[in-house]
Amino acid sequence: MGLQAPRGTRDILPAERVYWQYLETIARQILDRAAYREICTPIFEQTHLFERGIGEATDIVSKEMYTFSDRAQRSLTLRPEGTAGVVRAYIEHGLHSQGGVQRLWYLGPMFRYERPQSGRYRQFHQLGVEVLGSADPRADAEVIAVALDILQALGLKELTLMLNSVGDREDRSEYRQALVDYLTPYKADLDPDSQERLHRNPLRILDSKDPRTQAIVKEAPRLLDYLSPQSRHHFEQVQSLLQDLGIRYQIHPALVRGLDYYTHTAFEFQDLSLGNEGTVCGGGRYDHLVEELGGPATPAIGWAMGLERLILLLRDRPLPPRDQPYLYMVTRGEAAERQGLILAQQLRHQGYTVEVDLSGSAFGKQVKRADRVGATVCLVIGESEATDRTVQVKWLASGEQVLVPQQELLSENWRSRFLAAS
RNA sequence: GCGAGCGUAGCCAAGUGGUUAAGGCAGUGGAUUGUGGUUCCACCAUUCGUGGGUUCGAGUCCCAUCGCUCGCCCCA
Repeated sequence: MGLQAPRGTRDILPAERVYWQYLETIARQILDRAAYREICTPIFEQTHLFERGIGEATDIVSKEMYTFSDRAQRSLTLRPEGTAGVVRAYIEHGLHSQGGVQRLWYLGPMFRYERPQSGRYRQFHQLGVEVLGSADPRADAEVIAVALDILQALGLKELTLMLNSVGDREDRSEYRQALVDYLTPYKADLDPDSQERLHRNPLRILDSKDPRTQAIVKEAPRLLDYLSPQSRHHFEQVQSLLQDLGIRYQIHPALVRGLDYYTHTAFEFQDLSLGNEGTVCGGGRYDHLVEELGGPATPAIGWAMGLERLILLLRDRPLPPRDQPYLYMVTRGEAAERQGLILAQQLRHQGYTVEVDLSGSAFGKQVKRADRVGATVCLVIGESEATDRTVQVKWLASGEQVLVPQQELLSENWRSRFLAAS
């Protein structure tokens, strides 16, 4: 084999791309209705942005980034997630000065150097939203509701919403100390990864799947017990609003997300049918990130969805059928070929999809191809049609065929006739 | 980064040391030079991911390397 796509990357071929287009169409519609506006930020940023934003101790920053130097020796990094870039743009362009709340969404490739697995790639795609400028629990409920709308519109059924509060910075540092104090005597019994994390990033130990660690963690102090009255109130408000919206959730006290910037609300949507890589959307509140990156103090919340995983679930299902006629132009002979090309162009200007057969092969072969590409109607121009400027309209489903003047096809009443059975 | 399994055509594959690498799908051409989804015929891998080694002989054994899959880790 010669050249191949780099490890962890892949081509999305036309047959799969239609599912991506479907997903994007649905998501766009829902986001638009909720008044979110699209933003695009660069695929690479200064390395520093991610180090500061995501946290140097996180796995993402410490071992999964695609970092390189450009020709002027600037350290750049392919973005491993979307939030840092959006926040940077928010600050850089003074979006806060537009007043009010900014509701933004983005869609694009992200890059993490990880071991590829099903539903997990080194170049993968995320759809995400960020709501900047509101500390109101209604913002938390809203972003969760929008995520759920998208997932449900895509037809996901076995969804579970996991909810937690990681408190504010003060709550967390107090809890962190309590957790370290509790775990230190057991250090030797923890799995190696967790021992490593004990001082670097102890909250993540709660997530460990190692059975012995789990047993120890089970008796550990709970983060929810360390929430300040304000944090607790916010969390209760969010829950109450979710109930108002009829959104079911499970409190998951060990849910600690892998990025340092989260505060208060943390959540994940999981789809049980995906097994291990079942998290299909994850997010939370990050009330200090804007300030930490040099902007004005701005509370914010957001989430991201892993699109490869959604596509995995979508591909089992049939897509809605094409609602526009697909016309296939079959010609034979020079005059007919010329007329076919012109008529095809005119029909495209009317809004139809028209494919012109360029093979010059026998009518039979061309009609066969029309059938194979799923055309609804075959337009046939041969020598005799070319002479009197007519065209044979052949419905592929029924096989019926009528002879009409070429220009007649441009009239509006043909629009529905193309789609009719005959 | 760790553990395990696997790479034969566009796809699914048989082959497990003996001369010319089954078969199916898809594709191309023809039967049928003015009409498709059926049928029939022909063509379609100088080579088994790549490189090296063992052997009289390697798709088959060994080593390396690249890639894929599953689990851990991590995350969306």
